[in-house]
Amino acid sequence: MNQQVTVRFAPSPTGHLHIGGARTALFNWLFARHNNGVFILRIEDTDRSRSTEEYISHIMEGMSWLNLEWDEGPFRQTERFDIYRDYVNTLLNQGKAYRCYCQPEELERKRQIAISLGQPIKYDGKCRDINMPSSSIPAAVRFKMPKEGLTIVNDLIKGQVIFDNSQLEDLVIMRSDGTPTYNFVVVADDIYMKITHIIRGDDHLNNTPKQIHIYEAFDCLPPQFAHLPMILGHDKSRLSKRHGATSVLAYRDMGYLPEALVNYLVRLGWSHGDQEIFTRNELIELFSLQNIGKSAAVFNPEKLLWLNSQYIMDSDDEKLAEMSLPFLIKKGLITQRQKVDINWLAKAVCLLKERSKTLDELASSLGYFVLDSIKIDPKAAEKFLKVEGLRYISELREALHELATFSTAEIEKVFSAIAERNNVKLGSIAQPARVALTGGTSSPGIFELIEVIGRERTLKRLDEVVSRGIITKH
RNA sequence: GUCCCUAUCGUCUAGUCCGGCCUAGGACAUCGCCCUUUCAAGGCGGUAACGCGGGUUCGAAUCCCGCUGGGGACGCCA
Repeated sequence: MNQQVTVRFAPSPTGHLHIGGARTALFNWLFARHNNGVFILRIEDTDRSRSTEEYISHIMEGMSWLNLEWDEGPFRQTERFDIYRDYVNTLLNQGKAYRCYCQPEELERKRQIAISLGQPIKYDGKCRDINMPSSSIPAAVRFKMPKEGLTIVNDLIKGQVIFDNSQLEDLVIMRSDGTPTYNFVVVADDIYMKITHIIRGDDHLNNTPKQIHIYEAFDCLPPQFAHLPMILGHDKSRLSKRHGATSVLAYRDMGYLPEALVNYLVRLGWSHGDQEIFTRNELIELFSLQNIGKSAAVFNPEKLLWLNSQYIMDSDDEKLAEMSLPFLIKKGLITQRQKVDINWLAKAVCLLKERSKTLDELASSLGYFVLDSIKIDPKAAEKFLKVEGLRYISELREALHELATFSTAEIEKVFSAIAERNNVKLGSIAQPARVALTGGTSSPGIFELIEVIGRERTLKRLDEVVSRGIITKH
């Protein structure tokens, strides 16, 4: 039996695609690609009250942004309710499931009593053997779990895990309103879609023995299971909103590159020796379930930020320039309609990219390239735009004005000449110039900077500073 | 409470299966130095870990048992 590897990512649309979900999706995707298999997207929306269309599109948008393209789907479970109902009836007819007339309040009361007595919290099986005839009273349907014996899960990551069947309860597979529940539809769909490997968070490990019995009820062989360790927050609790941005799209909006997030996520739990940075193709080639660790990992934003800076440094200038456009607009540094010369912007990006950890940061620095007039940091002006500095700037202005070839090399010569003439260090001229041109005290190399800003804008900014300096003196 | 998973630097991890090559390697962060017109980037170096207790063995991070810590699950949620 040489079945094609088929995996699925099955989020429930009750929230955004978060970091943990994205990693589950990523590992499924990698496993599929590595094995030339099929990656299915399935929306688990059986809980109609909590599922929304908006979340469905957010999830798909997040996956698309990360370039985790799915081969089939999205399938929605709400579209398949009739099929599930037939399945439930089959089990009912075979005596593998039964109607339960217990009321939620009653069950809740029993649960509370069990907790207070320190007893296992488990359905007592009240309706299991009383064989109620079907009636018009709404009833939930429960699956008959074996009462004794062991269920063994051979997990591809965790190894052999043994469960005592006495721990298993008769779970509800169909609510009294006729809608099916998670543990049942997962199995039904995984059978129907011929899923060969279930790769999911290890919070589902305890569901696995229950699901195995449902497979058996349908006379089906369960697929292979691989339970991924969880991602934790800095305080080692489950990653949540409290830990900052957990939505994948929030990272996009903060200026992260999808490749960087993917690279970060894959190293959370998976490793290949000492290698930290992987191309997409390397990941596909090298990925294996065997190299996934067993223990939970703490999400570390600093390392993600570092990876992002690495990816930015390695990115093509023009591509980065294009990508920074939305950030420039968002920051109000350019207008929606403004035409920006991408080739020119790319030159600025080239100077900035090894100093920017995010696209957002890059766009901020791009400000002093694209803006007509800049704001000058008062502290910087205080320090560098005093009499001396302004005098050098005037000299610089004249020399740059006269300069025949406006190139980095020639600009450097201008600076050297002024420094020599005044018998001061290069920094004495470079810092005032930097403040005048960028508004602050840190920037790329001053010569390259001037070349890219261009003669016209450079002269204008130097003039502004000089005239302002004279005014403040009075 | 019951069940399940898990345990190497602050964090991600290599090493664990098949004990000696581990005076435990890499990366992020951090500290110092170098480079330098600023800020970065880069280079070099430092601090920093096998949770604890018992075994087994000539020898244990690695195998076994217990403890402790952490996480998860126990819904007519998924």
